Amino acid sequence: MKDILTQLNPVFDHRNRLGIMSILAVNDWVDYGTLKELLNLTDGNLASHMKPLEAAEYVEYRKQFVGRRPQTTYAATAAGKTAFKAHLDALELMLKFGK
Amino acid sequence: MKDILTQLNPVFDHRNRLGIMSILAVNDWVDYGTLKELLNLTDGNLASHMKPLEAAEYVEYRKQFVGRRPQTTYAATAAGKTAFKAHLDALELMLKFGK
DNA sequence: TGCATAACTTTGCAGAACAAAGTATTTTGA
DNA sequence: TCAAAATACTTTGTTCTGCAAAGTTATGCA
Repeated sequence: MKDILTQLNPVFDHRNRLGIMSILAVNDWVDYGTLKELLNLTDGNLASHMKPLEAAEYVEYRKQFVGRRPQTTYAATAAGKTAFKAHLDALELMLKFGK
Repeated sequence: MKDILTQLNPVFDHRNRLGIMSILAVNDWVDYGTLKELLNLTDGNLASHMKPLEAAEYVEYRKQFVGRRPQTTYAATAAGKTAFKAHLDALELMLKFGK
């Protein structure tokens, strides 16, 4: 059990970050507003959750203009997808502990 | 997605509490020392995680003597098992979001 | 001219998690 | 017999998080 716990990735160890990664695991280039809406987060709150994910290079962003308004979109990197999968595997292992 | 998020139970929303419930979901009457050891927690830390679980009546305890030493053992209540399962179902739903 | 929108950053606070130390009782070992 | 250990906590104090709310910059629209 101890060794499973160490395999849980602290960066993903939060409901909102799990949510972000769940979305980005299957949808490339999701925009800021959509993420905010889906997860019911305030502007600042979403930014503060994206920061550690970006810092770990688990997500990347693209800034573009739609019409003439700026738009930021996010996608999970390959490393992000791998790390997320590893986290979920550890989670699953832990939840099945003892069975 | 929003409605899934609200189904996540805040009481379980922590790696150590997930660990505790994973153990108690399949093992009745696990003693304090074993939980502490398995989860790599300090005395005080385990106590502080058990408290909200007890308060929610998700776990119950039994105090007895083994030899002549006191021993506290814990088990998940029926309500605890149900709530935990609901939490895991919501988690799974969230992680599969978009697929 | 002024309000709106997008995407943040900054600020400040309240609550959580943690380690470490303290407590009570009993037991074991030198 | 006297000190140290074990069980199961509680208390204390600090650090870390997460959050809302407000501020910021750069357009866009009416």
